[in-house]
Amino acid sequence: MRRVKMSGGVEWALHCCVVLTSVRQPVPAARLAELHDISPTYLAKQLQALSRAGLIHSVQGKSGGYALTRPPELITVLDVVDAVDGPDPAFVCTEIRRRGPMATPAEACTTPCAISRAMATAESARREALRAISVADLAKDVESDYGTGALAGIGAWLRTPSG
Amino acid sequence: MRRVKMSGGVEWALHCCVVLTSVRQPVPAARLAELHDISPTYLAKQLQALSRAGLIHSVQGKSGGYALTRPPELITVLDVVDAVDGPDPAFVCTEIRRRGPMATPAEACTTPCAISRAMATAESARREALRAISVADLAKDVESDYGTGALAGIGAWLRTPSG
DNA sequence: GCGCGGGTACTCGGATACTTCATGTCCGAGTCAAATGGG
DNA sequence: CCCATTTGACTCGGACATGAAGTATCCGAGTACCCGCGC
Repeated sequence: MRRVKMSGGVEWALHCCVVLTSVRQPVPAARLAELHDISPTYLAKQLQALSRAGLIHSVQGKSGGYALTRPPELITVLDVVDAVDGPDPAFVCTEIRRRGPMATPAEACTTPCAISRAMATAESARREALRAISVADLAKDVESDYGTGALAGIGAWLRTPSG
Repeated sequence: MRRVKMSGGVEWALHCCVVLTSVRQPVPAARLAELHDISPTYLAKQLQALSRAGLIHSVQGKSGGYALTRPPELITVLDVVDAVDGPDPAFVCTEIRRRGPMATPAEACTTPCAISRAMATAESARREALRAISVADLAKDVESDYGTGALAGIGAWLRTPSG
């Protein structure tokens, strides 16, 4: 009834957003898939989700592909997660308090039940943590981890025709 | 590959824990299911999970059932969620950075990748929020919402034989 | 009246089908770039 | 030499199979209660 696992596509989408930081020109989905050695068609699905959410924009034609629509500082991890997994919260209240022989009357159900509020609080904390991190932050961390220029190298590889 | 939805059984399990606050004697799973008007057999599955986790203990025989093993102040919402949905985090890193033509060398992968860290931070925030709320807090909120004695009424109903 | 034994009915527990959703794949519509031919 | 046209190939986009996991269910093992019997 409610979601329990997080889509694996989120990881792919985030990695793609980070590497797209290093290029301005569009990159085909197939090339991104080759870079990560993952299923091209399935990655395409995730990129389409990002496109629908307005995080990346697609250009068709011979030298088309995907590119970020905004500077990476303005794209939060939460944006990506919501785009891929959907914005609906993992926990949805079934209002079982209004069922059964001891059901609480409808007039008393003006506010969400305590359990729903607890889960909402936790979900909110998670979302806030995700919102606090931008794709630019991730890129910065990557450079910090693997040395300055690591992303530039990836970008250069992305620009070269797939051969 | 990773979890995306949260098990619906979590809501049931939490409601059961809250109502079990109002009784000391064991309550059969079937009675709890009747109270909430939910599938008895499936609820039994969730209660078994709680039992395995040590949150509730089962007593068999004619007037058996389930009861809390500790005072509700010592049972956190996180305990229940972990028991039902499993303790594994929603996001698990696939280490795709170590794959493909631009794979980062294994020696550079001493720490989790930036994306994995970001998700871990968010997951940690969520877990912390869930850990901060105890079943006793939920019970208190319920009394505050529906009036003092609401839980006592449920407890009385639970004690009466199912007829 | 008291203690004991057997029967009974109720409980949980794990093993078993079914449905939904995430995963993975495919082919068609649209578009841009380049090549080509003419002016 | 420059430009319009045609061709071509490459791109995305949504619709279609597959598999795993959550959902829901059933039947068997175990145990406490209750009744009856004997002392």
